[in-house]
Amino acid sequence: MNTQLSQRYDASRTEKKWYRFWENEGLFTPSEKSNKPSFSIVIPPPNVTGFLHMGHALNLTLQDILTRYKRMQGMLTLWLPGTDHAGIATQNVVERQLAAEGTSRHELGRDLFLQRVWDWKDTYRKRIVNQLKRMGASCDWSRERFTMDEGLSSAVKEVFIRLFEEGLIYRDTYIVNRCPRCETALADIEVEHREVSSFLYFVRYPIVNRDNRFLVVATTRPETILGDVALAVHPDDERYKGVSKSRVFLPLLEKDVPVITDPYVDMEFGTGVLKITPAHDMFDFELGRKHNLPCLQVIDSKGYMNEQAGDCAGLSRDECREKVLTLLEKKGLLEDTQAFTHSVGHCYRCNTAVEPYVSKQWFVRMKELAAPAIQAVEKGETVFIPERWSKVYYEWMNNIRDWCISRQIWWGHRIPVYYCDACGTTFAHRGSPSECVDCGGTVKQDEDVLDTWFSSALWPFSTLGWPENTRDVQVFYPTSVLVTGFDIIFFWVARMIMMGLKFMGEVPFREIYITPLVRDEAGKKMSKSAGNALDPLEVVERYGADSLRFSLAWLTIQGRDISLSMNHIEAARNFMNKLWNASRFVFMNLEGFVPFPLEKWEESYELKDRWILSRLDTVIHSANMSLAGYAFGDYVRKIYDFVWGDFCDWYIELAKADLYQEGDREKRNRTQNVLVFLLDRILHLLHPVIPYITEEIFTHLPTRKMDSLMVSRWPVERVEFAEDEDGSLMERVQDIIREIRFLRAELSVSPANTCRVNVHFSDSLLTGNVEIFRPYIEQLANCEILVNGKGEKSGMATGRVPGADLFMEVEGFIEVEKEVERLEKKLDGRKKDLFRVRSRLGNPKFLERAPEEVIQRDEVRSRELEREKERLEKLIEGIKGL
RNA sequence: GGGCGGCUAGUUCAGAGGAAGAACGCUUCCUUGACGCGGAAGAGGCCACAGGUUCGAGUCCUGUGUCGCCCA
Repeated sequence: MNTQLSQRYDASRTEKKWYRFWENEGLFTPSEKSNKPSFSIVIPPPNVTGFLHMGHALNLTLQDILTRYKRMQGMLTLWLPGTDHAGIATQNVVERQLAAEGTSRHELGRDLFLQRVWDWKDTYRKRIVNQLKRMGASCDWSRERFTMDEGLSSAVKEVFIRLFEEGLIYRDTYIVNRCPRCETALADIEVEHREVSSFLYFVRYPIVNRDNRFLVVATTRPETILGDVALAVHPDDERYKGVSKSRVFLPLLEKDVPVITDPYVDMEFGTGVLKITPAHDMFDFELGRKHNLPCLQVIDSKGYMNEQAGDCAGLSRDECREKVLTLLEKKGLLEDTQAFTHSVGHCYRCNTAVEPYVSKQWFVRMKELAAPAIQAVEKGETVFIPERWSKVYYEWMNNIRDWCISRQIWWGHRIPVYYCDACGTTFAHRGSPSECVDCGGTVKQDEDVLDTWFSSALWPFSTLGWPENTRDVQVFYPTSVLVTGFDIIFFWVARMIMMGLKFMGEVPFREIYITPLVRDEAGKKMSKSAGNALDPLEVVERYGADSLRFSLAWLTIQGRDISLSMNHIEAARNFMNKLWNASRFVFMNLEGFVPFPLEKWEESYELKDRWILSRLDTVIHSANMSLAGYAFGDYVRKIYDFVWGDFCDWYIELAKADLYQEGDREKRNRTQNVLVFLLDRILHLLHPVIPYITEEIFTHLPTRKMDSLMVSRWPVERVEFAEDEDGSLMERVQDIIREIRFLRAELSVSPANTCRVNVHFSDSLLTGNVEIFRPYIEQLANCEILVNGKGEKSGMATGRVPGADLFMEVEGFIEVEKEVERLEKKLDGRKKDLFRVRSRLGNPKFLERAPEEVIQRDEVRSRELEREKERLEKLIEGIKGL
């Protein structure tokens, strides 16, 4: 075995090699026979429309950390991957492709078009899978699913038919949001409201039989005047008491409509008079139904004015608006125009302004499904993390409206409902019937397809093989946790909970971890159109997947969005370099290494060994705590600090003395064993977040027992290394070393020179252990220590840390002014601290009510500060006297 | 209009009742045999504002401001 590492870590070569290895060895697939406790995650299936973005990268990283962590803990672990057909979005991209070729889906026809979409899907599915693999995702590819594959399609049919038969799915003529560009109905939540600056037009409606009297209506959509069927005022509105029973002429049309009263009219808005266009406004539609008003459509399904619009027929919505305004102006019926900002619905897939549209659609009755789903979260059967997202969930669930699930597109699950030409029967069917179940007449299947989210809602069980009662369903449902973004709590999370409860009788996941949103360094949401998106794959190419994963996990803090910049990725890359080189150091110094179980050496451990092993124990503990609470940033930070700070900066530096000295072979081998052990533990702890580099270094470990780090066991805390007084002793020693280094730097002692330092200890912990730590100080501060040597004398540089006074002999002279300035600044700080502590201790209420230990700590500190203050004052006097 | 979240070092962010922290950037020094993608030392903060609770408040409460998101 090659125990040496190359000088520099080559991420791209290593990463490809290891992914192939894991996959070929089948390590991602949970063992069939095991009866260990299970841990399962289903991936939020990426759309097959395109590429993975940074949000996906974050999501994947976090899921993979959890999956790898649980796998190392010995659980039967499944991360199930797959992709989503994304009906409207995918149909759009393929249609765009066709348009570029000068053709269209209508020219191709339904079957040929669908073939094109399937081709697209194959290409992009592969691309996405490869991207997932580059990121290091340890998904079980043998279970990969697609929302329109055979199994999932049969799950969709099964669910549709059961709900249909229970009357929870119904068909109705209703006003829905329609995207005129995508030419399909949308669900309410698929409409994004955005502020648009526009105008409020004040239009005069002549009152019938009252010459030159008008009712004035303020509207943002004058083109819909053509579809008005009434005006409405509030019954209590004094201004309009006299006209509430009269009729008005529609401006521009030879047609009169009634004025009605309704308490829902907002008296404050505009003039307090509302025009009612039931066919083209959600609110008006409800009002129209309530008052039995006709529903007159003037805009067609593509956003153009229809024959009902008279002279305006054939115009687009915008053209019609212009024309209407011109005519109104000409007739003196446009009283005023005011600038006005209001919110307009846009299609979440193509950003076109949606058009409310009356049509026959399929709906799911939601109240009944929502009730148990609300309860499940209330009872804690499934838990949102961070908890506050449950409020968002409740808010929506408590005000839920029926879900429009039919889409007038071709790409998706075709609605399994058939209509008989002969007898008019409508029936749902699992197969593909050619004749009517009642009369045997010819049948036609519904032309529409289902909302994509209908199939996504079944994802946690359809992917496991439902409606078959498979072993996977038994073992892995409910899944352990769902990792997703807050933007799809309504679209996806809530619906999965409802469907899971309805069809499985249990929530689909125990916990829901809501990830932050990835923003750029300026805090802007990353998006392709804004041009601020970092392409994860590009980052992977340049820095390696480990660096990207590490920086994303590093930044993941609960309850806040994260800003990712190249700085973070570089910092992560630097850490990889550090880890690589620390490992290299260990491997370079294993000459004569005899592996021993650590216990064997216990009695010969010295301070630094016990200290680092106890630090390790703390880190293992905190890694477990952090991961249990989805505190990914904490998990990464704590280990980072341990590796870079404790392990590299202190332990390795101290270990050098043992390794480089030829004399004591026993001591050297002990230190080698500690180093190897620590490195091994570090690799384990880091593997979930940076799987590639840790796996690569792991192969070089002389003590490794497994072929792959990925499947070796997660470290266990060892109580025998729990922190004791070694910890505080080591901290004191570090303080002394830092202070001497500081004095050296201040006084410009060349690093090449050894200096002499008198130390007076005033702490039993220190005085009792001088001979143990004296070499540490001499080595790391490059000095020679005289314990309780001749006291202070003028001209010596002095320092003080808790428990020790330091006097450094300086050759040559001290720059008096600089030194005085330094000391006075320090004195100032001490005086301030002292004042604060003293005033606290002088407060009788503090002494009465504060806990004993706080008071004691303050008393000790007060004495320390007092002595320090006096010392500094004396010192300054002395130097000034020089 | 209702709700949620942020406001801490130049920048990006941790910290959630008892001496203000990290990373990056900045200053000074270092070709010390793992690493300059490095090492050592350092400068830099009325923790948005105003009240309150408390012996004690970045931390808890109530307002205000401001930025961002969600819903209507």
